[in-house]
Amino acid sequence: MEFNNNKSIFLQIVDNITEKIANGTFPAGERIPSVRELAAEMGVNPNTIMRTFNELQSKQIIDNRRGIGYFVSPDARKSILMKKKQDFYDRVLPEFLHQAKLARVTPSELSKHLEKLNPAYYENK
Amino acid sequence: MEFNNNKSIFLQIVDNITEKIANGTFPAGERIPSVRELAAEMGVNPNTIMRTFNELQSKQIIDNRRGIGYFVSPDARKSILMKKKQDFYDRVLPEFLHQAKLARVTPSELSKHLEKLNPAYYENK
Amino acid sequence: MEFNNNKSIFLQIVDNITEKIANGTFPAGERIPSVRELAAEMGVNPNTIMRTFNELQSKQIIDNRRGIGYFVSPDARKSILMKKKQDFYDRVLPEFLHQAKLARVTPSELSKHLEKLNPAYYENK
Amino acid sequence: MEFNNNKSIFLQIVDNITEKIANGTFPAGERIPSVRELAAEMGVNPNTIMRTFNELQSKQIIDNRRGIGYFVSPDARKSILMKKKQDFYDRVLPEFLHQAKLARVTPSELSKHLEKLNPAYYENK
DNA sequence: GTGGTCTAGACCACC
DNA sequence: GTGGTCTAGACCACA
Repeated sequence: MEFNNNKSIFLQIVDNITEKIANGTFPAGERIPSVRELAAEMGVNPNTIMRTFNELQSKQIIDNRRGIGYFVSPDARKSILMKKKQDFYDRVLPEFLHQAKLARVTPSELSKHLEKLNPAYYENK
Repeated sequence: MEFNNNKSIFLQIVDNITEKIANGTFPAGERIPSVRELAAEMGVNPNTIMRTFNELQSKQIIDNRRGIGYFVSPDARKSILMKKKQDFYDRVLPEFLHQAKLARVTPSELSKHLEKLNPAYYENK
Repeated sequence: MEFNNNKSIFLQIVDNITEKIANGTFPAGERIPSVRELAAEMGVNPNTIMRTFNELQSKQIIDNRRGIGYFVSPDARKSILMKKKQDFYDRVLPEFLHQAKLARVTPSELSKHLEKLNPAYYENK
Repeated sequence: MEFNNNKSIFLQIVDNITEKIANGTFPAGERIPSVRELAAEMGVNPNTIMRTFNELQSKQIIDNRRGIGYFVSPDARKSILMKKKQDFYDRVLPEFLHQAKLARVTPSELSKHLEKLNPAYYENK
C-alpha cells in the first residue's frame, strides 16, 4: 500500500479498512486478516497494524475474539456510512465553503464548476 | 487567538496574516506589527511568530527591512488571491469531491444542499 | 455458552464447571461430559476444554480414569466451597473495599445500598 | 513505581494518573509532567507513557497543547469521580455480590464483616 | 496460529 | 525542550 506523507500511516490504514468495510470488501460479521498478514501486505510493522485495530475497536467497527482474530461488527457498515455522512455535512462541507470564501470563489462560479463535473468526474475519482 | 489542534500554530498564524493582507487589514506597503507585539497579542512564543514571518517571507508576502520591521510586499494581495484560487481548484475542490464520494453523497444531493445554502450561509460564513 | 472478553475462555469454563460441582449439577463421583461433548455444547475448540480439565485436575477437583473420562473428585464440593470462601475474604473483599474507596463511596453510603438490596436482590442474582 | 502483573503496565499508569487527578495531586488546568519525565520516574519506556496519554486524552481527562505538553482538563476531576461512582454501582458492586453468592457468604455474614471493618480498615487501606 | 505488551532506539515536526 | 510515529525485536498468554 502507498502512503501519503500528510497523515500518519496508522490513520491511513484506519481509513482504508473503514472504507473496505463500507464498500463490502470486508463484510459484516466476517473475520478480517490477521495483524501479521495485513502488516506483510501493507509493508508495515505489525505494531502499526495493532494500533489501527485498537482505533477501529474503540470506534466499535471491529470486535475481537480471543485467539482467533478480529471480526467486522454486525452493524459496522451502517454506522460507518451514517457517521461519514454526518461528518461530511457537519465538518467537511462547512470547511469547504469557508475555503471557497477565502479563495474568493463566488457561489455562481462554484456552481458552474460543480455542474461541469457532474456526474463524470465525480463518479470516477 | 484561538488555535486548532489539528494544524501547527505557526501555519494557523500564517493563514491569519495572509487573510488580513488579502482583505486589506494589513495594506500593501505597510509595516505589520512586530514579533513581540504579535506574540503578546496571540499568546504565543515569539519564536513561533518568527517562524511565521520566515514562512511569509519565503512566499514573498512580506519583506524585511533590517532594524525596522516587516512590511507587506507591494503585490502581496494580488498574488495571494491568485494562489488561493489556484490551490482551491487544484487541491481543495478535488479533495472535497473525494470526501463527498466516500460519504456517499450523490451529486444531486450535494447540489440540493448547496442551493439551499446559497447565497445566505455562504456569504456570511 | 457466552463468554466475557475480559477473561480467558478456559478460565471461564473452569468457573462454570466448578460452580456446577458446587451446586450439585455434577455430583461427586460422577463422570462429567467428555471433552468433545463440552466443546460442542460450548462452541469452543476441544483444546480449550482440555486445558480446562488440566486446570481442574491440578486443583484436584476432577480425576481422570484413562480411557473412560473425567470424574468429580469425592471431596470436590467441600473443598471448592472452602477455597471460594477463603478467596472471598482474602482477595475479593479487600479489593472491593479498595474500589469503594477509590470511588469515594463512604461506608455509610455503602451500608445503605446493601441494606436496600438485602435480601431480595442478593438472593436472586 | 511498582507494577502488578495482572494488569498491563500502561493501564496501571492510567489508573495511577487518574487517581492523582481525582485526589488533587495533579490539579485541574495544570500541566502534567512530560512523557520523558514520567517515563524516567516510573522506570518505563516513553512509548508506554505515550500510550497512557493517548488513553487519557481519548477519555477527555487530559488535553494537549502543541509543543508544550499535556494539561489536566478543566472538569476532569468531577467527571472522573462521577464515572468512578457510576462504575462502582453498575459493575463493581453487582460483581462483588455475585462473588459473595458463589462463595456462599450469606447477607448477614457479609454485613457483620462490613460492620467490623467500619470505619477503621476501610479508611486506612 | 492468534492478539497484546513492552523495550530500545531512531527520526520527525513543532514551540 | 515538547509530543508523535514508526520500526525491530522480544516475550507472553491464549485458542
